[in-house]
Amino acid sequence: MENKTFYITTPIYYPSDKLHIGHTYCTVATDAMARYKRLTGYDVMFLTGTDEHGQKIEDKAKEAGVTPKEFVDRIVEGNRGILDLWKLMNISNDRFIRTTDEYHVKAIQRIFRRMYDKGDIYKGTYKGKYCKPCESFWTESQLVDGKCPDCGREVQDAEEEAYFFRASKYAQRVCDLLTGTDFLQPASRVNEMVNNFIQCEGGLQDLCVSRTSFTWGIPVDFDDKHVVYVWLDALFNYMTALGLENDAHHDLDKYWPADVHFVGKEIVRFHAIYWPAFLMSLDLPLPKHVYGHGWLVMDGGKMSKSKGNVVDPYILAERFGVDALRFFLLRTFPFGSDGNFSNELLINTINVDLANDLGNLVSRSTAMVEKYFGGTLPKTGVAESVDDELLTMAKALRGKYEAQMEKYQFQSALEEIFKVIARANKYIDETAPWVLAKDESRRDRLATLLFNLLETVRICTVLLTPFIPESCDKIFEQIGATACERTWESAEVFGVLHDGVSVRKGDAIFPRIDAAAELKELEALEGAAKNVGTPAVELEPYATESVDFDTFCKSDFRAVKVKSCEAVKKSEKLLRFTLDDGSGTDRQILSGIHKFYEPEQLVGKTLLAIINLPPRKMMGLESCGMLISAVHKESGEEKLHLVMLDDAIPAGAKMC
RNA sequence: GGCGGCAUAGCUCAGUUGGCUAGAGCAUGCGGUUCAUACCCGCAGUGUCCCCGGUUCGAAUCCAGGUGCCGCUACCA
Repeated sequence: MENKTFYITTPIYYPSDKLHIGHTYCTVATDAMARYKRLTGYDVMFLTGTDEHGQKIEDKAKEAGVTPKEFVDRIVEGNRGILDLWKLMNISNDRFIRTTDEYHVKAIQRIFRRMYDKGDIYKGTYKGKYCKPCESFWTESQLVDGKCPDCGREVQDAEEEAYFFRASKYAQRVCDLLTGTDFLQPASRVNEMVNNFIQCEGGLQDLCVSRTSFTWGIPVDFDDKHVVYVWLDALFNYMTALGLENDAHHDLDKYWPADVHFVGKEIVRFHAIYWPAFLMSLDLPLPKHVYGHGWLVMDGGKMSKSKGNVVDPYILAERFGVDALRFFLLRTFPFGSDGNFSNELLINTINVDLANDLGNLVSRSTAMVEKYFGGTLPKTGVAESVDDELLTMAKALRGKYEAQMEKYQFQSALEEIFKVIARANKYIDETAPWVLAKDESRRDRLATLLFNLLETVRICTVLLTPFIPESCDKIFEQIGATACERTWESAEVFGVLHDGVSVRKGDAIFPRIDAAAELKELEALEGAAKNVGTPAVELEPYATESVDFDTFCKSDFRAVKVKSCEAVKKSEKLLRFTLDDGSGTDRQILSGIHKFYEPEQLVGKTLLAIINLPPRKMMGLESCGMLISAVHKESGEEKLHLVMLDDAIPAGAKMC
């Protein structure tokens, strides 16, 4: 009989930078699930990979002075790159896809063409409508009575063409999928998607699926000015990796549809709306589930480079051990919602659960078998009522664990295991084997209770295998479990360990960590890594194209004095300036710099502005020109300074 | 601004469709034990369940409003 199959994926990560603990979290969770399914007898396909196209990578490569491919190669395949990280973390993926892989590129081109031939991708115009006098693009929804919202004049189709995916056609089916099935989990994410994107004003908009503004992408093979939008490119990885529209792989029939895509909550939108819609367009089966997991946050905020709170998984894994890190991530946080990461919590969890409870249980159990029986334990079977509770719990454990694992509740599954481990520690106290050991007539009873301990450890270890595989092998070694005593089937039976099992107490599997000392060192290490990772001062790339003198001269730069300045209501970033430009009439300019300046501090300042840009409306207010600022990055954080002129310069003085 | 989510002990989190005196682990204090990795076992506390109304015999849970935090989205020429 053919095995049941299970296909699970991580998102394909965007290699514009090194991966952090958040990516590791998702991949470790997927790995645990994949290993669990293998343990229970499934034929598993576990896919991960990288999403390598797009503007950001093109820009980053340019900054670094290398080609985009060279840039991503270094991050993916380079020293301590993504492949190295997954190897270090003991990730058991069966396949790794890069969207720059030749077979994927070709497949995407064919898929794009199929959707085009079907009429679900059509050629349109990017921002919809163009108002010539205002030189502005508008989308349909921005138009007022079909006319330019600025000047009320007729608009025409924009010149910039693009391909669109007819998402609107599938809106109802996607909506039914989200609201009528358990496709998207946890269910709390359903409302967010439906209200935000489907039942919103204007309904689900068609999605622009090509770009002409950059070139680092998969070319549309029948219109090579265009590259395929990264999300269309990226989402299909889940199927091209199995052989959709290519000959590199041949597993589509076997594994598709996917059982679950694990994704971060920030990309739920693409997986829950556009991905099903794309598949509907091609009449392909939909994945069974999309699970949007939470984030690891630090002090309530998302991890980001600019906040300087990115945690490097390399440092943690090398310091505390891969399994300790894997365990911590899945034991501490509920998978569906955000979790608060801290080094203290990490060390504490390792010490308490792994060192004190599990590690020490293995250690004391094997030590007693060595001490009292020379390492070889006879199977005697002198039961007492004090054994009952432990045995009952150990027998029931697999069922409870399975129920949680099937819901992806890793935290709860581990909780169940550790309840049994705690019970075993208590059992030692209750039975006091060191007292029995002094009484030669109780030798058989002593053997039985030690056997019970080894059995309990064995069952727990089988179930821990998906989480901490290497450590479990060591524990099996120490308690003398043979191959058939490490199986899923053996985990629901108490008493399978063979007669005369020989234990071998080895080194501590999870050494205790000196928290105070370790925290100090970690802080120093992470500080150092941060400084290496991001240069103190980062500048915008220098222009390679030259501008001709005449064009430059058309720009009218003037000194302007700030008469008043206020925050624009309902806007986070905009400041509204009333400026004296020397003309006698006030000039209004809006600038998105509230993050950097409070309005009060700018009144009376002499600034630099370009005043002959076409006026533009923002948040309903007109902006006539632009204030000039100096921008750079400092330790990864964006900095902005308005150019301030000497107050002796009169308003309206021309810069040339 | 629009949409959504979250708020429970000092910390990390459980609390099914309303139902005992609101829980667990960690941390803290006290006691026990010596097989073990200064570990393990027992006992002891502590709560404005964010605030304010409402529905109900009964609300941490349901409803309306508010506050705070977070995300998506728009805007940031």
